Formats: sequence, C-alpha cells, structure tokens
Amino acid sequence: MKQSIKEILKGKPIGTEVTVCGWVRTFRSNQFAAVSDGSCIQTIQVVVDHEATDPGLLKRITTGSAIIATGTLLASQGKGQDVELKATHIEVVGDADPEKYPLQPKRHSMEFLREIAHLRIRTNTFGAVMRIRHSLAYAIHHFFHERGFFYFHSPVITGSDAEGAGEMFRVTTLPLNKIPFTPEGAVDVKKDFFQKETNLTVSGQLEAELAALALSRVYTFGPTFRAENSNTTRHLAEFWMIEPEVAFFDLQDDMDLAESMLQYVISFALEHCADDIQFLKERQEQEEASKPQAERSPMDLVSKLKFVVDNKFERLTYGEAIEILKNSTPNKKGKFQYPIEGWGTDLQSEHERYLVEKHFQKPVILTNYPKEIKAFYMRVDEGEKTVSAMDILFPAIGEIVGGSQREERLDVLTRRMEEMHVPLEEMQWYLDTRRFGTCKHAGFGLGFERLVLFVTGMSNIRDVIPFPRTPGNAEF
RNA sequence: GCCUCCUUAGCUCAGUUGGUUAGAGCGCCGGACUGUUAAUCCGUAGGUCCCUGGUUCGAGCCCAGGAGGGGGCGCCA
Repeated sequence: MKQSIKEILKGKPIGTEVTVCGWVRTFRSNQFAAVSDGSCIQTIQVVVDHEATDPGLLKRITTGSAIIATGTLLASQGKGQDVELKATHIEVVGDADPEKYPLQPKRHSMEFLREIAHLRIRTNTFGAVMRIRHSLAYAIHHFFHERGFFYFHSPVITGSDAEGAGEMFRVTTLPLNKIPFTPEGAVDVKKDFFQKETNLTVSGQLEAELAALALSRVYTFGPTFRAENSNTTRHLAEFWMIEPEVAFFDLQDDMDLAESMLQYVISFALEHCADDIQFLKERQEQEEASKPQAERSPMDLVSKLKFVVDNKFERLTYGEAIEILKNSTPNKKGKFQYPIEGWGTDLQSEHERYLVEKHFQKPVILTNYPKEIKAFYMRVDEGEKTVSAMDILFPAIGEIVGGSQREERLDVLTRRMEEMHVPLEEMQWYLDTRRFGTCKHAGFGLGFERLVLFVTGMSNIRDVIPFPRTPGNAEF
C-alpha cells in the first residue's frame, strides 16, 4: 500500500523517494501545493519547480484537484512545516474547475456546507469530525469487547409497534397508488411483503434484553429511526444508537457502566485524535472570539473533555433535583419559562441546563423519576412512586444517555403495560423472558451523534453525521 | 407541531427615512512577484436584491401570500 500523508509525516523518511496521492487545498506562489489525503488533519507541502514545469500543467494544479506527486522528501526550507516533498514528477489525475468548484481556501458557513454535504467531507472541519467519529465508534466496540460484551445485531426492520420510543417509519412494498384494502376498509397488510405491518426500528432495547438473558452482557450499535417532527440541533430522523444490556445488573451497576464507558471513549479520542481535537478547539475559539463573553464556552474543548474524563459525574435523584430547582435563583425570580411546581412534573431542558451548566458544572446523572413520566419497562421502586431510571445530562447537549433497571417481575410488568396501554398480545415474546428464568437486568441507550457532538464541540448534530436526515431533508 | 429570525455577486456580508448608476472583503479571471503558509501587490469581470402579487411618481427597503434556510421550545438519544 502507498504511504498515507499521516504515515509520511510520522515516519519522516528524509532523503527517500515518496509518492503522495491526494487533493490540493491551496497552491501558493505557483510553487507550493498543500495536499491532503484525509488521513490526518495535516497537509503535506509539495514543492513544484515552476520554471521546469509545463505552464499548462501548473494551471491545472488548483484547489480541489486530485494529484499524484513523486519526489524526494526533504527538510523544509520554509517555516510552517518540518518536511516537504520536492516533486520530480507531478500528475493531475482529476481536474477541479476553479470557476465551478464550490470550496474555496477560506471559511464557509456550516449552512452552506450542509447543502454540499457530498463535498464538505473534504474540508478540515468535517475531515476532523469524521475521523473522530470513527475513533469513537472503534473505542465503543473496544470498550465492550474488553469487558466480555457481545455485539448483538437487533433487527432494523421490526414487526413490533410497541417499543414506545416514538413515531415510526412504515416499511412497505404495497403500491401507494393502489393500496389493497380488506372488505372492512382497512389496509390489507396480508398482501404486504411481510404479511404484517412493519416499521424501521426506534430502539433495539427489547431485543437486547432477550439477548442479555442468554449471553449476559450484550450491546447493540446500529442505525435507529424516529419519524418525530423534531426540529432541533440535537435530533435526527436517522441516527446511531448504542444499547448495552446486562443480566444481573441493577441501576447502580448501570450508572457505573455508562460513566466508565463515556470516560473511556472520550479519553480514547483525546489520545488518538489529539490533532483533530486541537484543530476543532482552535476553530471553536476563533468562532467564539466575536461573540459576547456570556455566549462563549466556559472551557475550551480540550479542557472540557479532560474535565469530564477526570471528574466523577454528579448523581442525584429526581426528587433531589426538584428541591435544588425549587430553591434556585432563576426559579425564585421567575426566570424559568416553566416554573417548578413540585414533585411529579417532567423536567424541561431549561431545568436540565441549569443543573448541569450552572449548579453542578459537570455531567449529572438523574435517577428515580416518577413512574408516570417514564416507560413501561422500567423497574418500579419500593413505594411504587418512582422507577429505577437514569438520565445522563451533558452540558449543551442535554440527555446523552437514558437508561434503567428493567422490570423483571412478570406481574408488575403486565400491570404496568395494561396501565400504559401497551398491547400485551403482541408482546408475549418479550414477556416470555419474565416467565422463564427472569432475573434483574439493566441497560441504557447512548445517542452516538450526541457523543460525537460533545467530543467535537460542534453545535449542530447535522454536522457530525455525513448525510443528515431531518424532517424535509434526505438529500444524497 | 409551536415561536422567532434570515434570504442582496461563487462565498461571507453592508446597504441610512422608500429616491437617480446596489457596494465591500475573500474567491475566480488577467498581470506582476517568486520560499510561500487562507502568500502579497495591481487590474478586470461578475447581480432575476428568493418567488408571486400589491401600495407608491418611485420598492433591495413597506404590505400580503408562497418557497428555502437558521435558532429556540416540545418530543427524545
């Protein structure tokens, strides 16, 4: 395999002949081409002898063009880099017409780049984000594998419509212009591909529970689909979710697992993506320099990540959080849009942000929520008022993890499902786990893009996934 | 789904109370320079002021409707 720019810059084989394949970022003074191949944030400087090179070829070395350059690697005579490639042969294999190529060697707005998502991967920022995204995915697999977890593949097409995690995308091969109906006037799903109603998964949790009660420690990591009409910087219609599920785990074990996992993968990124994170840190600082002090990040990106790795998350119950919020200055001064009424109301994002960003100034794990505001599968606590749920809240992102100890008692679970109108008949396969060899178990869901958002310091979730799917947008 | 803001050159944006020929920086193109670092200097070109309709002697600016985008909230990961 040819050496990547990352390998050349690391090995620095000065004096030897090397070949660089990549795309030109800038071409300065008709002499210095900054070439990137995406292997790292750095470019390599290819020095062209402009007096000995055909002017027609020189004109084709433009921003965005693909080139193959061969020459000797030398210590750089200039200041900005250690080494440079003194080209003896240069070939433009793919021209990029400078009149038409949309990327210029300058800052572009995120909104503009989103419209050219097929090209934005070539920018420094998106290159860094994509490399960090890869490293985080790799670190997640590594973390679980080392701890004896099995990667379990829950189905993407689900026949269950009782997952209760949100609106679903219908999967069908029925012709929309000629839908078959039953004599009663309903859609005749027996004529459909699966002979029943099917949807894209909104969660692999229920299937992961089945696996945990057989393999003990499992996790899923796959695409997840929510047809909610959510228009925020934290929501996607198609996103990736990690869902570990562990037999004989209680809520405390679950929190320990989630916290150590987040700290592990963030420190993995700090170690293996240091250059990319450093680039994004400086980018964020430049961007915030023009903002008023109050809108700037309290910590730079690297400090923020190190802080999360080095400090325990704050753990408290929902009830304790309500007390803190009730007595908080913004609540007393009527600054909250939704004033804290007391125990039982769901927390709004302004409340979560106050706890995380103002009161504790660190990640917070909230536990033991009122059972009325949480899902049917969460274990009912003693006293029947709360469930063993936990949400991990991160600054600027909000809920990054949602998890719980699961209700393993068949009678309690069936009662809860009846209360919450979950169709029991369709869920017998799920209830079988409680009928046969049930045991306490727990798990959580981690929104992968929210993790990438946090680690990269980007401000919109649409900029940490290659081709974002949101209401009204499924380009590329 | 609700609220709000925006749409002017390839990109980022300015455009005063409604006034005559709509500007800047960067990019592109041409030239100069040639150890540059988003190179620099000089010059040229580049506009359906998002669309439709209205008010007005006159609309980039005001009004109505539409389209596209941003942000906040809700739903949640």
